[in-house]
Order: sequence, then structure tokens, then C-alpha cells
Amino acid sequence: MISGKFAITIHILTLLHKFPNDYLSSEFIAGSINLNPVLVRKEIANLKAHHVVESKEGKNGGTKLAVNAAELTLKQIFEMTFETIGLGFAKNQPNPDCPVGKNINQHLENLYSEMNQKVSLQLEGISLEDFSNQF
Amino acid sequence: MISGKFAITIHILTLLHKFPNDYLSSEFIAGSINLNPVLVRKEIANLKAHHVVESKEGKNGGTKLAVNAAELTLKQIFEMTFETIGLGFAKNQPNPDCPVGKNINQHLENLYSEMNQKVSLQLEGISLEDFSNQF
DNA sequence: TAAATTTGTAACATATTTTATTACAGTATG
DNA sequence: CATACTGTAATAAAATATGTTACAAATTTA
Repeated sequence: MISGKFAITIHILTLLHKFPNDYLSSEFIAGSINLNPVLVRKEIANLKAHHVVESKEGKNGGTKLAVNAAELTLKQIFEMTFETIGLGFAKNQPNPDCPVGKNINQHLENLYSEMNQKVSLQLEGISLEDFSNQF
Repeated sequence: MISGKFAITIHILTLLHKFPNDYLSSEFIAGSINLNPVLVRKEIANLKAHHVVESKEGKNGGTKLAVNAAELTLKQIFEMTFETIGLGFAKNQPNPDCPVGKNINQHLENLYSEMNQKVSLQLEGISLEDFSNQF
């Protein structure tokens, strides 16, 4: 299974970009994603930690973008929500007495690292503005 | 979370490649991966369905490669164990009355589809033999 | 032919991760 | 002061991944 963090975060950011002058409430955003507002606030907390959005408490409060959407890339959003991409590892430590078991994770990491470079290159070329303007 | 299917499968195939003349038992393979033999047999069942390995029941039975390792690419293995790569979707159906909610999944799919092409290109260039010869 | 070993598979159990819910303190608005 | 938000903790529920047990069927070998 793969968590919806990236998808949710980019959904939030797209909405914020569409309403650049408003503080959007987590309830409103949750209504578009069809998600519990608390989970929206959690993702917003992550975005705040990365200084991508700012929010205002209290009545008529909410969240708005704090950066230029043309300068925020999907790669940055990816890195805020995922560490890296990959095809996973076996859960348990493989047998260190086996030449294959001993080294497989290192070799997989190398493979995945190259995957990440390629994906990052793609995502670096797309800004939030680009993504949002598709709608 | 991400399942270990790909990692386990490539581990199995690497072992089979290292012992091209033997039928390896699921117990032996499980010992290298440090995994329950039943789970190994499940992945082998998948490989059998794709005609990549053959196995023999009964005493001294086990599994061996049924294809040329130089011609089996990591892309093929990837496709047997994952459908596609991507950064996920929100779990619930987004709001179809919202212009963003209505289209976000399609746009994400397009994005992921391009990611898959890039990753596939990479994995296509690596054979099981290449991977196994690193050890 | 009998004993031993191995696959194949089902059924069930446990662990982990992801998502949802409830609750409420704190903050700003009007 | 009433209202409507955020922020966050605590807990529950759902989904997925992994592990275990059990046993029939197949094959080898003694």
C-alpha cells in the first residue's frame, strides 16, 4: 500500500493556488478531497514546517500559500511527503552468511537511487503553477 | 508502506541464477532471505505463472530458472510484482463537484504514467544476469 | 512399498500502516 | 461573549503485509 500523502498535499496546494487571496479552511479543503479535516490539518502542519503555507487561527482563519507557485516544484513537494521512491525491501534482515543476502540491500539501494534521480529530474521540471494550470 | 514483493522476487531469481544446475528448495531460499518458506513459495507461484521458473515437487524437488537470465530484464520482473510505480492517490473519491477534485486523479495518473516510462527505460536496460553478476 | 522430503495451497493469526473519529484547548473575529 | 476556526492528542477502525500451521499430493530413494 502507498500512502496518499503526496496526492493529498498536491491537492491542497492546488486549491490554495486557485484561491490565492483567501484563507481556506481545512473543512473546505477536506470537502474537495473527501477526507477528514483533521488529516488535512496534519498535512498542512507539514507544509507549514516547510514554510510553504501560512495559516491563521480563529474565526475566518485558514491557510494560504506562502510561496510563489511558479517556484515551487513537484520535486520539492515530493521530498516533503515521501523520502524517496523505490520498489521496497524485504522486511527482515537477509542472511549475512549468504553472499546474496549479505549484499542485496545495498544493490537494491543503488538501483532505487538511480530511479530517484530520474524521477526527481522529471518532477523538478514541473512547478505547482504548471500543475494547477492544467485544471 | 510498500510490499517487499519485488525485493523478494529478485532475491529468489538471483539465487536461482547463482545455482543454475540445482533445484533450490523454498526452505533454502527462505534461509537467505530470512523469510517464511511459505511466502517464498507464494512468490515462486507468481514466477511460475509467468513461466520464468519451473519447479519440481517431491523429495529433492525445488525450483530453477526456466529462462535465459540475460534476456530477463528487471522491467519484466517489476511488472510481475508491481503494476506501476507512483506516488499514490487519496483513498476516497474526491468531490466531483469541485473542478480540482473532479480532475486531480486523472492529472496524477498522467504524471505517474510519465514516471513509469522513465523508470521502465532504466529497468529495461538491466538484465537479471547483470544484476546477479554484481554479487 | 514405505519413509522421507518437498511443493502447493488454504485457513487463520499477528503486525504494521493508513485513515478516521472524537475531543478539546487556544485563538481570532465581529 | 458567541462563533468559527486551528492545533494537537488520544483512540479507533480499516486495510495491507507478513507469519504460522496444517495437510494433501508428488516424487525420490532405500
